[in-house]
Amino acid sequence: MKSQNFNRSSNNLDKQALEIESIDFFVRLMGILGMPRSVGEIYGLLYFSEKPLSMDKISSRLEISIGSTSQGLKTLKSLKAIRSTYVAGDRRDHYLAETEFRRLFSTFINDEIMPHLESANDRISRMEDSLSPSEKNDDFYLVRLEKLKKLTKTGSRLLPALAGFLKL
Amino acid sequence: MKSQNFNRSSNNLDKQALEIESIDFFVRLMGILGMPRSVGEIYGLLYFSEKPLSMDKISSRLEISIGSTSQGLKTLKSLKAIRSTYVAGDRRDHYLAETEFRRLFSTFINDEIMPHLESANDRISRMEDSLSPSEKNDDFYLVRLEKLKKLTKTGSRLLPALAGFLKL
DNA sequence: TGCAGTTTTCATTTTTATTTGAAATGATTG
DNA sequence: CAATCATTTCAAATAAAAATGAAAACTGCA
Repeated sequence: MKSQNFNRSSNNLDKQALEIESIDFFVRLMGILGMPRSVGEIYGLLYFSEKPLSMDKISSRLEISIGSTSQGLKTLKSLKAIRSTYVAGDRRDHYLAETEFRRLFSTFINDEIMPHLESANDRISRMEDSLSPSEKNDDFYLVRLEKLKKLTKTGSRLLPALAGFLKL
Repeated sequence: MKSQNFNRSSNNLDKQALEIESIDFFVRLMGILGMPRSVGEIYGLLYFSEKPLSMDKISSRLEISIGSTSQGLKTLKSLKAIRSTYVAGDRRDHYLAETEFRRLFSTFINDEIMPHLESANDRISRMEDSLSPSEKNDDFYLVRLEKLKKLTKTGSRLLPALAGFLKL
């Protein structure tokens, strides 16, 4: 099932090697971002695919269930890492990799990190509220609270700016 | 076992509230970095502790096993997020939070992220090797490979610099 | 409208990660 | 140098995350 068409062109094996390295690459990259393996596999496959691929092509090429595939495509769509495209004469959706990593990271930061930073600020406020009068004059607590505030403030400035550096 | 000494000072409850918020804060922060809950709990507890704490104090305060505690302390030591300190008349090690987040992030980036970037370069080289002669002239592949290279290059410049911005 | 093809959803299963607990190892001191 | 206390290690248990598979929900065309 896997390596039919040996003779159609001279470089199917090479293409397969490229695909494997690409999948490997993106499985790890997505892994760093805390994404499940299937998400990296799908993106890695699409990244070097000239033609848009349908869900069941992806699913069968990667040998993962259509459930995982659907779920993974949904995640990638929400990250704006892929887009679907119309293919004439085919009712199915077809997907293409979006190759602007800037957008991917920026969406990731906005959706996955920033909400944490915002709730972190609430938590810091509650910490301040819970200080007793004596602690409010105690440098130990004040300095530590100050550091937490600086951390979240720097984070919420730096992280959104980060994707901007990826002029890819 | 948990809230003895109600009368020793007027603010034990406040202190406990602070501790809980701190643990909560760092469990989430460490979670973003892919660290297990216990690591966040330990750091969160130490962060607002004026006195250095022994392993079994930490373990009993957090109600986690000494195995987890030992493992978590090891992780935090390797991140340089805590340090151990000598306490007179006590045979046990005692731990203090290191409050320079810069160091923590910088160690994290160097130990957890940079190795991935390095192996990513090998993977990209293998991709180039696997291109057939016709693909070597195909913009589709060249452009995508170029983007991967820029991504890893930008990453390996930007990430180490990142911690430097945390002038905390 | 009904039907075949397609996709989504979600309870269940499988896999992976974390915690536990206890034995082994290591350290201090009497 | 033995005895006790402290810490590490690691196999087994538990918990958490991801994948599966099948039913439900769409979708467009005949």
